[in-house]
Amino acid sequence: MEKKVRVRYAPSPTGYLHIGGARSALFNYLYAKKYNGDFVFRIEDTDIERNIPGAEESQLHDLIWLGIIPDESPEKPNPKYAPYRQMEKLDIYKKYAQKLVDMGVAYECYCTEDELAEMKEEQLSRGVKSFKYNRHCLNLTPEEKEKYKKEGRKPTIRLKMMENHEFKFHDLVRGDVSFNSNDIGDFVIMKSNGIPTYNFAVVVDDHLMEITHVLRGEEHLSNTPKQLQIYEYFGWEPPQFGHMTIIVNPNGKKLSKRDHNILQFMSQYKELGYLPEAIFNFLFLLGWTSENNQEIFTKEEAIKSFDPARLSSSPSMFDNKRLLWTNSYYIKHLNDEEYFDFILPFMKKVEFFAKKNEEELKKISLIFKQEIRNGQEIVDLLNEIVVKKENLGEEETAILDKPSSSIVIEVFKKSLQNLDEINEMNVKNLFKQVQSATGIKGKDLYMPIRIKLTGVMHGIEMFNIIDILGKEESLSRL
RNA sequence: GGCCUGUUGGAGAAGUGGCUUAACUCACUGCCCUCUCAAGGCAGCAUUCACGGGUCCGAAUCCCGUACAGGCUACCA
Repeated sequence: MEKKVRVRYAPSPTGYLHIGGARSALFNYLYAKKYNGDFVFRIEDTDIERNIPGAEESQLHDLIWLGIIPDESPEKPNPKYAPYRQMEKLDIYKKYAQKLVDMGVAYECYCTEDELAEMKEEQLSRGVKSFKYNRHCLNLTPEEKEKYKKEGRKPTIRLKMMENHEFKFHDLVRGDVSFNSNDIGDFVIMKSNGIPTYNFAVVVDDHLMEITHVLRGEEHLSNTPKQLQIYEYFGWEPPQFGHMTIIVNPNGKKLSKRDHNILQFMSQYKELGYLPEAIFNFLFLLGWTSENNQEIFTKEEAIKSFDPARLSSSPSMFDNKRLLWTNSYYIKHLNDEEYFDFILPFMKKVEFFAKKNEEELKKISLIFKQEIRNGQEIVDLLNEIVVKKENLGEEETAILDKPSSSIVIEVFKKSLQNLDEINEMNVKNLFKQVQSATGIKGKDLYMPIRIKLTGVMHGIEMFNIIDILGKEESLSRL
């Protein structure tokens, strides 16, 4: 029987869910679901210095919000594979590290940070081609170890790399890749504080959790041979790897958490009124294309068509305009009920609408359904109408100064006063009346009124403006 | 420095030796619609695939070199 597909997303809780993380979770999820497998959410919290509170919850919940729902996680453990946080299974790593030491393929290293730095510098000055750990501690006698311990040194455990060994693997994204073990130094698998390093912990976890496929960022490509060495020593079957490209910012640089040009975190997009389905779709097409040029995918369609071999191997730039377009597409295709539920919290941000009843709000919200690209935009558009603009621009002032404008405004105001019901038909007729009464039409007719009402020369249909403001407020502005 | 990846219009990209005078989508530009903005409709937007060589009747596609970008080279993940 085929092994059940199991994939994972394993963030370190050092920050909230960001675009890159969400994307790699997304592709893993798609792969799992395509092959009826499990998607596991696991926490790699071995960098105890950098962990921040709340990061794990945010990572998990933002993922769920996106529709990337883990089958297993710290909140939903499968007893067979738990625990899902690395810091909760330190004894397990210790046991496996000891096993490697007993096998003679790992050894205690008592070198200090300073000594290591010195060694590196020394190698560099000699002009060595590729520097790596000089194996100073490889064959320490028990006496020497004792001496170091007395000095208060705490050892790390390093893995001994094989001599001149080719690590070959077939990358799901890049095809055949190979590395030579001679280029890689003996690396630390257990830190002196008894916590495993990333490269060691992933291997143990992936094996114990029976992970079959690993889709991860390209930054891990060079880590793969190290991990393969561990698999080889244990005699474990490694998962299939696929290395996806990173996402770069508009300057072509890797997205860094400190980059403020672009929003990094899912929660920020959520707050600005992006739909999870839109982000899902956008992320899906960032570095992946379908065979048939399809641009809009439901989750089910994405699952069905996903193929890691079609993942791009060159970096993708994050294009905010494209996200905006995708989001606007999804907003337009919401049904009116869904749309209203989505947009209501944003409308409520505008004070003017706080007291209005739902029926009214719903009607108004619909005016903007074709207009907005995210939730925040309706706030801006509504404010533009509702908040009276005090200082007019030059162009606007010039229009109001035209002789015809005062006539239009005068006549329009009178007719509006006499209007008993504001509806689309009535307002249209109103303009017709003003037109025949004054002989003024087109721009000269509409613009003065528009400017009087909102202070700007653009915006939604005039009837809607008057409707939103109400007769009283409209009259007072004219 | 070493090792490993990558490089097709402003962006995502299709393309796997002849059907490519390089698809599709976003952006951009113009036109139509229209009081205006948006939406929508239509049209335009790479004689060329980082550069230089080579193989071939034929190359964006294969080979070599160069340049540039990124990753790893941590007791970070």
